[in-house]
Amino acid sequence: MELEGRKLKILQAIIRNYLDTGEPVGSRTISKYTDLNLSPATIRNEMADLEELGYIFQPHTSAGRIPSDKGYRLYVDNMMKDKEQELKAREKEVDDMREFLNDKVDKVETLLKNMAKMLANNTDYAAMISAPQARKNKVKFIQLSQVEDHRMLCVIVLEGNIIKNKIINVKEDIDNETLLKLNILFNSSLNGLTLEEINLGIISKMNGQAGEQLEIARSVLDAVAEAISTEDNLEIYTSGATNIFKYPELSDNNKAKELISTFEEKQLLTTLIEMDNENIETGIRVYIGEETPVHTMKDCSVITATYELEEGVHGTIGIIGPKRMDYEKVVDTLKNIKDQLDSVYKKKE
Amino acid sequence: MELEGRKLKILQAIIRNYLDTGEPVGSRTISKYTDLNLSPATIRNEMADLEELGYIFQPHTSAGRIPSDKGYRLYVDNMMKDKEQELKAREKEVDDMREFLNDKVDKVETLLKNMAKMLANNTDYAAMISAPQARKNKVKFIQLSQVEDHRMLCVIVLEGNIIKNKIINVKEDIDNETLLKLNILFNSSLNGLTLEEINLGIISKMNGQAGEQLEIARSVLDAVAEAISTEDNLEIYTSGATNIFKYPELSDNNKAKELISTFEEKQLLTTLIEMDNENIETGIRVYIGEETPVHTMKDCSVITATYELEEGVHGTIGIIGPKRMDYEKVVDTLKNIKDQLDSVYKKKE
DNA sequence: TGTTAGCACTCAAATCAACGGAGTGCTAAT
DNA sequence: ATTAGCACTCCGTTGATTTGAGTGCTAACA
Repeated sequence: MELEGRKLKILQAIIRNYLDTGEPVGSRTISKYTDLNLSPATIRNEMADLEELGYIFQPHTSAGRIPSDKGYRLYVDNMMKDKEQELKAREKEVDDMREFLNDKVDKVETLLKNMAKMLANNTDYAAMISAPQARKNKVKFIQLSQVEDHRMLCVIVLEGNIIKNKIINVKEDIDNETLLKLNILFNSSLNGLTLEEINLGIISKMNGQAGEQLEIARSVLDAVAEAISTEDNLEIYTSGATNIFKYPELSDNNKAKELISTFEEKQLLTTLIEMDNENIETGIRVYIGEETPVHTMKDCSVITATYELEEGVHGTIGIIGPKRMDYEKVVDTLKNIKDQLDSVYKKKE
Repeated sequence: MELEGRKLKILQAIIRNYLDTGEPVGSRTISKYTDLNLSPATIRNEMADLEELGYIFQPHTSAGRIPSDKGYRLYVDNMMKDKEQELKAREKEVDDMREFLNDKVDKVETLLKNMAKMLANNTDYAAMISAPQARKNKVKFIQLSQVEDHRMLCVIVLEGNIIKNKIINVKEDIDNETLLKLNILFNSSLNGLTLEEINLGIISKMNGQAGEQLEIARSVLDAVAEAISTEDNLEIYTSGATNIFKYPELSDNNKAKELISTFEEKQLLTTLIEMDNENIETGIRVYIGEETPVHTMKDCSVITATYELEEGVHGTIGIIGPKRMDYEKVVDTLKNIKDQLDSVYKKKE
C-alpha cells in the first residue's frame, strides 16, 4: 500500500501544518502553501483518499483534516528530516548541558534532576529521567561498621558507584577484630556477584564461615539483597508536568489530572523504562498515541532514549507531549543528551 | 469588636454550611437550619452587619454570603470544636498509620513517602512532608574507605541517623594503615561537632595532624561540610497534588497550574518549613488565604505541623487545600500523625 | 482522463434574547 | 425588635440565529 508521490507530499504538508498550528488543516491551505500548484478541489479529492487509507481524519464533517496515529507514524518513520536549521538554538542547549556536566558530575542525582528540568524548559513538554540502573547489579564493595551501641552501618557500593546504606540493629556488639574479619569475609565472598549468584548457594557457604556472627551476617545479606534488587529502588526524576497545560487538547481537567497524577506517582512511568531495556541498540523510541505502554498517555506521544553511564549501567530519558509535538526537535535533543550522558564517565577515565 | 452571641451563631452557621456545600449561603438556609427561630429577613439584617464587619461577603449582588479570610480566621481561632463524632473513621486512619510505622521504620524515607500518600488520600487535599532535619546537624560517625583504585568512599552519619555518602577521587592511593589512622583522626576530631564548630579552627588543627594526607583530608572536610549544611539537601515528599482538581475554585487552569508547579518544583515549599521552625511549641499552624507565606497558595489554606523524630531532629507535615477545607479534620489528623512520628523512635529506645 | 470551478450543504462556535430562580434590600405592618 | 411582602438584581441556562470555514459532488474543461 505505497503512496504515490503526490499523496505523500500532501500528507506531509498536512502534518507539518498541523504540527505548527494545532488546527485542522483544510484543502485551501494546502493548495496555497505547497509547490504542487493544485486547486483546493483536487486536494480535496486526494484528502478523501488519504482519509480512506487511514492517514488523516476529520474531527467532524466540514472541518479540516488531522493526522491519525497512523499518519504520524508514517511521518516519524519516513518523512522526518533532520532539522539542521535551528543550529543556533541547539548550540545553546548543548552549551547549557556541557556546563551542567562539567559542573557537578560527582552527584549523579543532582545532575539528572537538573537535566530533567532543562529538558522540560527547552522543549515545553514534560520530561522524565530514570536514575541509572544496572541490569545485573553487581556488588563492588561492602563495609560494615559500628556507629553506636547496638547499631551497625552497612554500606554497599554497586557497580556504577551506586551507594546504598542500611542501619542494622544488633543485640550484641562485636569487637573490632571480628568486625574486620567479617568485612573481609563479605568482600571476598560477595564481590562481583549478582543477586542471582548470591542466592545460589553462597549463603550457605557463608553461613559456615561466619561462625558466631550468624545473626549479623544474615542482616547484611538481607541488606545486600535489598540494595541489589532492581525492583523497588528505581528513582525517577520528572519536570515540567504542568507544561501540558500549554496544549489545549490535553488541558481538559480530567486528562490533565490523570497525566499529572502519573507524573506525581511515578509508578506508571516505570513501564516506559522496562520497555526501553528491550532494545537498547537504537536508543531512541517513539510511541504515538495508543502505542504508548502507559494508558494514561494515550492522547500523547512519548519519546524515550536509553543512556548508558557505564558498561551495563543505564537509564531512560523520556519526553511526553501532545501528539502534535515537534518530533524532530525532541528526537534531536534526546539524541544529544544521550550522547552527552553516554560519555560523561567514560571520557573521564 | 466583640460579636454578640446571635451574630456569632449566625456567622458560625454560615461558615459551617459553606464548608459543607461550597455554595454561597443565603438567609433562608440559615433561618431553616439553626435553632434560632428567626425569619430570613432578620437573618438578612444580621448578615448585612456581618458583611460590614468584614467577616463575610457576597461574590456578587443577589448571591448568598461567603466567609472572608477574616471570617475563617475567627472560626479557626474560636469556633472550631474538636470533632469527636467521626471516631470510627479516625480509628481506621490511626490503624493504617500504626501499620506503616511498625512495618518499615528502618527506612525513614519510605515511611514518609507512604505517610504523605496516606495523608493525601485520607483528606482529599494535597500533602507534603519534609524529611527530618537537624537544626544543628552534628557529626556522629565518619568512615573513609577505599572502593577501587583512586576512588575513596566517604560515609558520614549525622545525629538522627541521616546518612550521606560521597565518592572522592584521589590521585594517589594510601595504604591501609594510614587509612586507619586517618579514620581515627576524623572521628576523634569531628565527632559531635556542628558545622559552625568545625569551621572555627578545627580545620587548621587538623591540617597539622593529617600530615601528608592533606589533600584527602581536605576532600573529606568538604564532604562533611556538604553533608552537614542544611541548605540544599532538604528533601520534601509530596502527594495528592491533583486533589486540587476536586475543588472547582482551584481548578481554573491557571491556578491549578501554579499550584501543581509549586508542588513539582518543591522549592517554594521550603518557605513553609522555615516558617515552622520559628515556633515549635504548639506544632500546629493554620494559614488562611493571603496569610500563607507561599504566594501561589493565596487562594488556599495551609495547615502545618512540626514533628520531632529525635531530640532536635524535626520536619514538617503540611496539608494544602481550598479555604473551605475541613479544618477540624485536618488539624486533628495532623496532630495525630505528629504524635505518632514524635514517638516512633523515642519509644523504641 | 485528470483538473478545476461552482454550488449546495454541514457543523461548530459565537452571539443574543428571553427566562427562571435564588437571593437581596427596603418598607410597612405587627 | 421582628417579620411579611415586594420589587429588584444578577447569574446561569436555554434556544434561536448567524457566521464562516470547510466539505462533497457535479459538470465543464484541457
